Amino acid sequence: MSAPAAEDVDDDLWSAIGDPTRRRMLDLLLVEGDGTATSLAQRLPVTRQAVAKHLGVLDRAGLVRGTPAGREKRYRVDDAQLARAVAQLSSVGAAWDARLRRIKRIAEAIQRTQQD
Amino acid sequence: MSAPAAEDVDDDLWSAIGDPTRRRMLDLLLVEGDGTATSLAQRLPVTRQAVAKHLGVLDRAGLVRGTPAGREKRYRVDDAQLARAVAQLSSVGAAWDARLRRIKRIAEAIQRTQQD
DNA sequence: CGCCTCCTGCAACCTTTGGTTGCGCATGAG
DNA sequence: CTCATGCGCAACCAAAGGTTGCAGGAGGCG
Repeated sequence: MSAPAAEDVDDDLWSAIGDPTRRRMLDLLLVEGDGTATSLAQRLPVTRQAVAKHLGVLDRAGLVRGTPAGREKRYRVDDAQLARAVAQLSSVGAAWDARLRRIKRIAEAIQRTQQD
Repeated sequence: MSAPAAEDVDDDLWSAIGDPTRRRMLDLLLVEGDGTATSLAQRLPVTRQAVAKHLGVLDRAGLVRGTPAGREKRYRVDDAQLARAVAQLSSVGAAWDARLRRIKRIAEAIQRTQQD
């Protein structure tokens, strides 16, 4: 018990997916299979350079991998690492959910004792 | 299908729980029931002022509520709003998970056709 | 009451990070 | 060969997380 998920979190991974722009980039890469800084920037409200920086962050976090292809550099999601990230999300969510439920149970118990 | 969960996300809520210090604060508040800026700062690696700022952010996001009690101000978690945040976490996680599974299915299908 | 202590709030400042513009360079297309 | 397209690097800006320092209000106690 007492898996304090929020303390086990890989902060690099979490902060990588914590940014809204990076989340949308991951979404796009998942949907389209792959993409370049330029192609992603076209469907995002930021410049190509901003996207490139984010790709660097995601790359260092291991969430994407880029391979040079001629004059462009195509990035694609690393499935395993994204799966790890998803696991951390649900881990934190489950921990909080469990604590909320516990609090609710206690509150109900108190109500019961007061009604006696 | 194609529910692009990452776009439905309430960015204020998400960015509130995106910060590691704020996540640990929520954890502490959940475990201990309530707390003040000073009491939280004692078990966190940051100063009281930093904690106070974070409490401000969490308050504006609706995740905590603070009530003055004499010379101190006690904060406690808003269960409903945290439940909403948990829902968003699992929503994004589920969306990515679904896409990962879909990719895996497609990959397997391709393998099968190639084996034929 | 008067003093002292503790907790809070406000302000100035530093550093990191997400974002921009501008430029130079390489590589594929005509 | 020439041109344009895509990339990387550098300078710069604003917002956010964090720190120190200081002034003020509520409680405890002689």
